[in-house]
Amino acid sequence: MGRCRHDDRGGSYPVIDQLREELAEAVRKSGIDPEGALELERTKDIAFGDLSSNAPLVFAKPAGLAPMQLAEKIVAHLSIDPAIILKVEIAAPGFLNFTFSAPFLENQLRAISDQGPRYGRSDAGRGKRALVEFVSANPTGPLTVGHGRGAVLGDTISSILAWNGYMVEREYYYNDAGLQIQRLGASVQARYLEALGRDFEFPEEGYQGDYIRDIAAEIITDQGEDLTEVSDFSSAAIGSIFKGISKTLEGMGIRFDNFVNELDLHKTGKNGQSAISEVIDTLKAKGVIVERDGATWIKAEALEGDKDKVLIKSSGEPTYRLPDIAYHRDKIERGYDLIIDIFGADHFDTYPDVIAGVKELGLPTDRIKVLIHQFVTLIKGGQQVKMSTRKASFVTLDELLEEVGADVVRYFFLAKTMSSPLKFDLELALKSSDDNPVYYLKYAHARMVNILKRGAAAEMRPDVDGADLSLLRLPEERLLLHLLWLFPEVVKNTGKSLEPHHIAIYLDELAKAFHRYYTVARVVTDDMKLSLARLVITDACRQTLANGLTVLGIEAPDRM
RNA sequence: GCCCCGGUAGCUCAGCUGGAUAGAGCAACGGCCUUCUAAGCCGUAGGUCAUCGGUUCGAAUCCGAUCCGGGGUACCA
Repeated sequence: MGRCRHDDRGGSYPVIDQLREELAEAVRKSGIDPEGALELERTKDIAFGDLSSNAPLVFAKPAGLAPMQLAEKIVAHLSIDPAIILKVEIAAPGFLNFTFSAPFLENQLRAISDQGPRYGRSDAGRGKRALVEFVSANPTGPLTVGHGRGAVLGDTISSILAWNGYMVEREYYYNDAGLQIQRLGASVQARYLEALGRDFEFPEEGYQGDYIRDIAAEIITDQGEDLTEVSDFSSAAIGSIFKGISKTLEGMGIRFDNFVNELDLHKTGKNGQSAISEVIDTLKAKGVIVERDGATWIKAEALEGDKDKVLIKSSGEPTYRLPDIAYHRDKIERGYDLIIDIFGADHFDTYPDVIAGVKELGLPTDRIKVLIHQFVTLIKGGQQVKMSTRKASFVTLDELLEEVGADVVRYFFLAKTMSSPLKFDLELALKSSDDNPVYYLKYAHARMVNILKRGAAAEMRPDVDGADLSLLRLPEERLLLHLLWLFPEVVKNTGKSLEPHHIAIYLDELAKAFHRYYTVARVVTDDMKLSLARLVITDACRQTLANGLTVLGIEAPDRM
């Protein structure tokens, strides 16, 4: 019987590891080597207990036994702690179902009470540093709804990693050099001249949004009427647009630790060389660079692809690949254990080249994880809105936030897998914001708080040590105990899968279980002892739901 | 053409490291407020899990083809 390494009031997940080890031992004693392929998971239905294993099914063949027979054998060899497990049942066609003991679950209530706002945190990433790069929209226009998805995902994944013990930095990288920025400057210049009643020519591939006119007007008031350099217009535009982007992000509760820009990678460092030219020199020394048609290419073999790709254009400007390689090299050299890039589906083809380039520099790329989220399709009036920053046909994130609020936007983006395209029906979101699913969670929290207030008004407060928790005997209470125990497990698993929607789904389940509990049982009654016990579980639900909402960056209101 | 993602209830989506009756929300229909907020709960109805084939004791889940939708395939980012 392995002793729990943690304070047994601490995280509940070590219990799973411990049980899995005991199960593995029983399987071994039954004559089979499980080789770590052992499954011990949450049951899909509480009717099957709290944890379940399909080991008898999986190992029936190598054991030469029928699954049910093997199950008997494994159970016979199983030595479990009765303080944790009440019973182990064999279920056809060959499952082992484990049910937690009441004292174990009651102990969870103690853990929640003790840990409070920290309940659910794990130390899986203790001592490790993670960097999450997201949004990284170039300052050529306001953030769109599409950027919003990446923003919310990045922020929440950062938060999930922090809950798993990582030291996390949120980083925003942007290109403030290159063609798009030049177009931006030229566009502003044209509007500037237009506003001053002078001759102007709007660039063919220019940015057409109204915000360009606003920026031009700003420049006239701030800097006068004599500007001529395109770069002056560019930098003024970048400054202004960035201010807007930061405001939008703040409105969603997102704050970055670092901003990194491309221009810095062009600047000469202490060794008299820029980060970018260092990369080129190193790659040249590796012999993976060719000059052709006046441009500098990286060879296909280095990219593990079939085409050479341009690093420096014949105009002398680098393509996005080169600064991106230099940027990733910098990230690795800064010593992070985990480097996460969050991109939209449109960047799908860019990152393998960048990673390959970094690898070619002789740096370890295994710590880089690239997460791609699919697009947000905006539906307006039954019609799909095509979004393009340049053509100014977009709905800004600001507009959306103003209409439905940050919490709704965050939940909407988080409740679905990032690998699936997201349809955002604008009118539906605007119209029916009252029965939006996020209100279901918020309402559950408000309801819990309200019950606790009722208790307090009757001089009853949730006190784990003073309450008789054995009075919690309803099936609805049993389900809640199961879900409360599960929360740290969900946080931990999400820390590995980096799929925040699992938390959203879990919270929905918890809220549903509580809403149901509310209708079948009254918490605050004349029965003092029962009331106290129920206040304890209500408070545990409140704490857990609040913690989950905190991870998602959604407010948990006390009343609605 | 090639690469990636998706195709599950009328709609939006979970489930996908193969397992116990395929789930939820919205929409529809029928119930539940003298009781801690009905922004809630319960019930009914709704499915060839895109199609075909394969692997397996067992496939929505894995493999191969096909069809449909989205994204990419630049000396744009």
